[in-house]
Amino acid sequence: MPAELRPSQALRLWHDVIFDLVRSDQPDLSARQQAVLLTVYLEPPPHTVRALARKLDVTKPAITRALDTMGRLGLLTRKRDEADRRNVVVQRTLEGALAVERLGDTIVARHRELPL
Amino acid sequence: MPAELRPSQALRLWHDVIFDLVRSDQPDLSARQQAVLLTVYLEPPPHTVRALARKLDVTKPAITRALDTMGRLGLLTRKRDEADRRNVVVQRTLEGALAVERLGDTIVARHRELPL
DNA sequence: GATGATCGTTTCGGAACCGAACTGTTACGC
DNA sequence: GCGTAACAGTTCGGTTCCGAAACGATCATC
Repeated sequence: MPAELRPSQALRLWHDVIFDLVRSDQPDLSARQQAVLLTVYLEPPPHTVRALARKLDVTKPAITRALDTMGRLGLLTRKRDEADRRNVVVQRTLEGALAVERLGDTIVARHRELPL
Repeated sequence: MPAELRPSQALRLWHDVIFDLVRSDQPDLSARQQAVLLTVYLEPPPHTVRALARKLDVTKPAITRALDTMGRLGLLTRKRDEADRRNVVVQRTLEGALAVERLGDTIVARHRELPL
């Protein structure tokens, strides 16, 4: 636990990071898409469509669409599970990893700039 | 500046908060809508459509639509500026203030739970 | 090998959103 | 007064997203 954070500081941090996301020319992802992306990159694999849908409490087509969009953006890829060919496992990509890394850096930077 | 935050912790925090937002039954706002809402509630007034558009580097219709949606949700209201009747000033609402406050609490809570 | 369950995807009508261009209103310089 | 600039909102065609339902493919069971 890295020291306390006051609500006003928390909101300021959120605002500043969202602000950077909106202003950046990177395609802006919806909350759901961000949730999927970060889950894939932070939680241990494997990640299937069904598991993601249940975890985020959204419908399966919503996950499929999110994967479509982010796949088009090169942020992740899909691959048939050869062990059980009904499953599709979501895989990370270099580009996706870089995007996530950039987000992390943005948060850290904005956090560092928070006023007392 | 409330103590350093490592990139892995920053991403975990972002993931956890986004996760809560997606799972909550509250209407999920896009990044732009969040940016508008937080700007209105954190930055000193007055907030006009044009100023918000320029600040976030998006088009005016995008701001108008965001205000339509969030107005429908009761998160903020519009009012003609009587001094200069061309302007519309965005005003805060009780419900919006509560929503922002909830977000702040969520961030603080998730931050408190961060692993070392 | 037929049956039923479990995958991810597709389809469907409806809703929200996008930027460019335009409209109507108001303020200001001349 | 008159013309111009600035403002918010609206219109337009096209894109994206939504959940419910249906779909085909695959596995497990008997």
